[in-house]
Amino acid sequence: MDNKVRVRFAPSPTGPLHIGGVRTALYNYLFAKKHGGSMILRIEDTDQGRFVPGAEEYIIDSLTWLGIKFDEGVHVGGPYGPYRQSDRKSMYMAYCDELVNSNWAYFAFDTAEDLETLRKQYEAEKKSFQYDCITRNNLRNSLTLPQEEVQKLLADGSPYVIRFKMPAHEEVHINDLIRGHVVVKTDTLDDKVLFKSDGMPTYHLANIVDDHLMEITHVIRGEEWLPSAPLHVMLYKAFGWEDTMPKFAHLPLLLKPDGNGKLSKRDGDRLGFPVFPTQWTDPKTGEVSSGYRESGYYTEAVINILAFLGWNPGTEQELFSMNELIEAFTIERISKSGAKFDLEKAKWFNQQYLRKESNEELATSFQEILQSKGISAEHEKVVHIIELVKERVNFVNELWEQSKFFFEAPLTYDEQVIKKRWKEDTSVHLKSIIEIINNTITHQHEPLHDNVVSYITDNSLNMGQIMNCLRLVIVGAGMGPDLFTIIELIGKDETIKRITKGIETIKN
RNA sequence: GGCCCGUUCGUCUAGAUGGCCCAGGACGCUAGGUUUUCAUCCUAGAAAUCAGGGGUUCGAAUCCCCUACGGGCUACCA
Repeated sequence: MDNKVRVRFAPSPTGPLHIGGVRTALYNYLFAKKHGGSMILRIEDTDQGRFVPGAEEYIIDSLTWLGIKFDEGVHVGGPYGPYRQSDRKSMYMAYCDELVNSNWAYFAFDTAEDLETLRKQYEAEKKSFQYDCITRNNLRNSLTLPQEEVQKLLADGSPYVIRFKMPAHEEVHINDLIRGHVVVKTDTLDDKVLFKSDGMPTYHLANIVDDHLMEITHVIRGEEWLPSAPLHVMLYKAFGWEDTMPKFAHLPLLLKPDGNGKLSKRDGDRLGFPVFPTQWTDPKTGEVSSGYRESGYYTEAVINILAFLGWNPGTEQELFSMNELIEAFTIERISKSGAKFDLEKAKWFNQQYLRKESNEELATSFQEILQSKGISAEHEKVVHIIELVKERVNFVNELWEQSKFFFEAPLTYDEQVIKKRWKEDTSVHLKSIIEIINNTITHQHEPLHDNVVSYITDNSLNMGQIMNCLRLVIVGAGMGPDLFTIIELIGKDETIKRITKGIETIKN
């Protein structure tokens, strides 16, 4: 590449971005930064019918949250603006005219209904209709109609579209950075609409014009665009822009983990994991779809997870910061086949990043959760609790479940533990332990530990049985960190209260 | 149907120019150890006849062909 690398992420504001789109943005970003190039955000809103209010803001906000930054774009401006296709509307017609004048495109007056009935007819004969180099000769367009009639129709303001005149008997060669050499015969391609009757260009036209004008050097996009890549290459040829045509890289798709097919926005929360980076509320239905941010994922984890869905560094390193990804990223190492999202692995990634957090940082995050529950706890104590339960969670919002017994007495007792360990004499021994606690200092856990253990061994009791029952009445379940540390933290009075209540509640 | 892309453990994948691969790692799973418990942690293990079939070759996951299967596209949507 002689010139500076310039890539673009070009979503349509038809709803929230899903993680497949986020990954496309990420790969573009990594590639741009790796080469010291520019990352551009262009909004492709040429379909007025599918426009969803708030979607553009959502896209910007969620990518900002993830740390994917743009050098140019709708929200930051730049020398190649405007960056929203609806704002560039006036410039496309001239390019389309150029194509018509050079005989690369033509006016077509067939109505949508005409074509629809035609499709049905073909279907009835088990054939499929295509507006192409064969059929265009029998349809209502500037290639078949007399000149005067075309002029008249245009002058009358009859609705029309402009179609690309796909040449016959040619081969289009695409050198995809990921897939290698792909050849397609133009005879199999159809005459795509470039300009719609509503005065807007279609994706194909706007995309090529904008990429050219914005001097895009690499088009990195999803594999769903591969079938239209030949058209795009032909458009560059038609415009005479072959010399500066960007290089293409078509990314493998992100697949649904269950069954088949590519992951879509419609998959929502059906699959048990968010498909959107941040929470999204549908402006029409009010339906809320969960996001990674709200589910408690760290941005670093989401980036790391997404980076590894379709790419890997070829080493055994799995944890990568954004900067390390930029350093290691190469298009050559992107895989060709689709990837399924793995929830378990995603959790593991999050856990890895959670463990990198300091107890202080985690305590601060946890304080928010505590406050929302109306619990105020001194910071030092929370830091200590974090230290004790940090290794047991994958997400900050799992902290409460693992530590609630530090803040409130159990309301229920695990049936399994009762069944397995609670014996007839348990209450008697727990009462003795209350006495021991009463007579021991509890602001340190060692003395109490020693005294209770002595009691158990002196009476030839079963260690597991007594300890588990003691844990049961204090914690409510057979889980948690060292029991004596818990007692030390909740204090003598609270401990005795819980044991007493436990004995009464469980009995036999 | 047509066109195009793909196919290594359940999942993500390693595997430049064919031999070091009877295929490696990670997640998950199983077992054992540690622990008063659960989790963590440690150790071990199961798990892909490299989609199948033909070639080429002394030798193929790696090259070629065919088949199957999966996927994408096939709109005046992107």
